[in-house]
Amino acid sequence: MTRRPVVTTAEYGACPVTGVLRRVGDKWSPAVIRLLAERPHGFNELDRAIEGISRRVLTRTLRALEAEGLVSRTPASGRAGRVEYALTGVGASLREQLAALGRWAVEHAADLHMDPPAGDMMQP
Amino acid sequence: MTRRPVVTTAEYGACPVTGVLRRVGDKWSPAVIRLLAERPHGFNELDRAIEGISRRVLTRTLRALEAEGLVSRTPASGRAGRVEYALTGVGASLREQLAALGRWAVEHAADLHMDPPAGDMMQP
DNA sequence: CCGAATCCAGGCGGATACTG
DNA sequence: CAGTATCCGCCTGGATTCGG
Repeated sequence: MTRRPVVTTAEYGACPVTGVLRRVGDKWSPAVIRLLAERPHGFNELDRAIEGISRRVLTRTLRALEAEGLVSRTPASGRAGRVEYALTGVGASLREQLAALGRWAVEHAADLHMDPPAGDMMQP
Repeated sequence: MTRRPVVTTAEYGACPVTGVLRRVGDKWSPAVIRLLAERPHGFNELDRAIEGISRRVLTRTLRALEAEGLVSRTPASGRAGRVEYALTGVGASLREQLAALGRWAVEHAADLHMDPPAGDMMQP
């Protein structure tokens, strides 16, 4: 009986920053969000665009983003078997925040012991 | 020989957002950063303030933040065995960004399927 | 007071193959 | 086209114990 060894969502809720960071701070969510910010994408379209991701992980990432309300999943009305992923309103809003964070990261790259990025992805 | 199964820092560097999120998006970094933003803290002081963290993880978190240049570690000149952790310039700068993200999270809490936080930690 | 050492569980991410 | 089904390694985070 170790009191409460697990950290619940409510506890994360006490620090909103931790909450959102734990949700979109995984390996591929930023890439997905960035792509969907350009325009809606299909599944395999995302799979091809995000080099290195596996379909399994892409599925999980999309499902998670969908559950959080950041991404919408709509089986296209035209062709059968076609699904379209897009950012929701909140998703687009969050993308702005992440872009701001990206700008900050680029500015302070030198102080951060992070390699200066060869190409900038978040500045369209 | 699976090509390069690991994602290097340089690859993350292609997306600055992913880079910074992967670094401060771990379980406890936001809490540490927030506390150090108030004032410098000692080790056990942090340990006591952050309910639920283990000393081992606190150590690792601090070392990581230190390696990234966000936190400074200075053995205090007064008492022996006393160490003081504080935010660096970049650390304080990042904290502002995270605070902004926190404000965003609180604003859009309803749309995010995140529990509305009972208390707000990031708004002093 | 500030850690390091050891051990351990769970989850994330990945490789591969198969399906409607 | 859009996923599922297995299987697996690694890394994060936690419990506990020991030391300067």
